[in-house]
Formats: sequence, C-alpha cells, structure tokens
Amino acid sequence: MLKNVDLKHLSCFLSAVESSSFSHAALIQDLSQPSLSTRIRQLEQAVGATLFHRHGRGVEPTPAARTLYERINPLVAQLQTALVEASAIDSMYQGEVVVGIVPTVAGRLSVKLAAGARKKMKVRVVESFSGHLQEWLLQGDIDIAVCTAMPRRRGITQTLIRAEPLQLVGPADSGPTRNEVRFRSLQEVPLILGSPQHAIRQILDQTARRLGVTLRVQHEVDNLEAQLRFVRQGLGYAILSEGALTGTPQSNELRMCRIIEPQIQRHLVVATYPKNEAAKPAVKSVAAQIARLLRTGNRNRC
DNA sequence: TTACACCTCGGTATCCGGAA
DNA sequence: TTCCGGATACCGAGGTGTAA
Repeated sequence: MLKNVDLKHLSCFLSAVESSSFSHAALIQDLSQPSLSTRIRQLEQAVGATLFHRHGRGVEPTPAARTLYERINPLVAQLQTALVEASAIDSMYQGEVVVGIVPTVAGRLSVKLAAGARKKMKVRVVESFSGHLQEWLLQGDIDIAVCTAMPRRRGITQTLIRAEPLQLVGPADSGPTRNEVRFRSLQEVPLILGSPQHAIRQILDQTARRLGVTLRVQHEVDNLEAQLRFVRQGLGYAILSEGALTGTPQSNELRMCRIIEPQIQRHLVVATYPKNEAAKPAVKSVAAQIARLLRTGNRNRC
C-alpha cells in the first residue's frame, strides 16, 4: 500500500502539518510549492486517506493526518539522526593517515596495519627512531607515532601499550649460557648500540650512570638490520626490546638473554597530536587499531 | 560501450477558489 | 475586488534500462 513513499514524502508531510501551509512547508523543505503539493498528493494516494482540507488561506490537517503525525514524527527524527551519525562514522574511515613506527616494532606491525586498513583509508608507514618521530609528530609530518615513551611534551597525547623488557642479543652459538644476564655484566661485552639520541640507548646510559657502570660501546649503529648484521658477524652484542626480532629473517641465528638486576624496560606508546586528530577524524580510529594490534600481538606471544 | 527511449523529479507560469 | 495560497499544465534535466 505504501509503495513509492520515501523519507522526502514524510518530511514534507511533517512540515505541512506543522506550518498548516503548503507554501511555508515548501520553503522549509527547499522545494517549490507545486512539488510539495505533488508529494502530499502521492502520500494521500499511498495512505488512501485525505490528509489535508484545502481552503483559500492554507490547509488544515485532518484527524487522520494528526494521528499519522503523532506516529511518524519520532520515527523520522530517529531516522534522520541515524543518517547523520552514519555519515559521521563513515568520515572517520576516510583519508590518508601517516604512521611513524620505531624499527623494532615496524616489522611486526606494518603489514597487519596495511591489511586492516579500510577501503577508503590509506595508511602510509614511515620508520625512524623515537626522537625523530616526536619531532615529526609536532611538525605535523606524521599523524601517529608508535615509539618509546618520551618526556611529556606539550600537546602530545601518549597511550601506554606495554612495557617491553630489554634483552642482550648475540649469535646463537656464543655469549652467556644462561637466559638472563646481569646489567653489570654488560661492561664485559662489546656492544652495538644506537646513537645517544636513540631511546633505548638513553635508557641504557641512564641506568649505567645510576649504577656506576661503564658500557663498552664498540659500534654505534642506528639501523636495526645493520645492528643484527653486525651481531651475526660476531662484532658484538645488541640490546633490543622483546619482540624486536619477530618477523626478521635468520632470527634463529640469534640468541636473546633478558637483562636483570635491574630489569630494564622500554615503554611502548602510541602518541598523537590532538591538532592532527581534529583535522583528520581517521587518526583516532587508526590509533585505536594500532593499540589493539600491539596488545593482541603481546597476548599471542605469551 | 554507446545510443536511445522512457521515467521521475522539480522547476516556472498560470489558473482557480476562498477569505478579507 | 483584491490578495493569498493550492492545483494544474508543461518543460527541462538527470537517471535508468535496454538493444545494437
């Protein structure tokens, strides 16, 4: 019976009841008066009842129209709200989002992130160290940083994902025979560490100063792949976070020993800059997705 | 893939009826 | 009689379905 009746018909009807005038209703609905009149006539044909008494000075809703109005008014309002909400949600999954990731996490996160991106959303991944990522975030070059927790900086929001114990990484056939190594013992082995700006290096330097330990830094190498190559060639030991080797080739050629006394950790965070979030609604959803992926990955390993 | 026919929608111009 | 507002006629634009 209600064939060919759509939201436009109902909106016109509601406006006509409220204004008691087709002309005023047409203005409200941004239509010409004849067009609105046609809509009302189609609705009357569909309902099978007269909804308005026409007279020389406007129209008057019939009892049938008043009953219909009471029933559909809240439904149309709900429907219009739902449409607005759906449109807002859709805009959250559009556009390009640039994510900066520290190398020790990039390997395990990048592919999952790209695979999980929505159709209308493009996720671009760049790799660098925590210090660089902080600067890029503030400059607006990237939208999200997945990095080691940084000192509080104005405007940056950090969400802690997890604490990752640091481990000594050496060739599988050498190094300490136990699965744990004391921090003080690190002064006895040649180390391959990142430059002093590197977040893990800063954690190590800070702990060493506190304990009065002098670290033997044999090579300063910022690139993760290069560090691992140095280690495989027996040039020294790297110190990396748990999970850093996940997904890297030849990880079975390497051996990891957890550092204890004290156990040192790096805190992995997802950092965003609220100004970027306001400009790109998609940033919030991607940041949430990253947090979910990293936390899930953590559970899987355990 | 393109061209054509058909349909729907919304516009303007005009007519008509009723109230002041 | 005048003015206001709804109804009707007609036209153009755009979308859709179908056949070549």
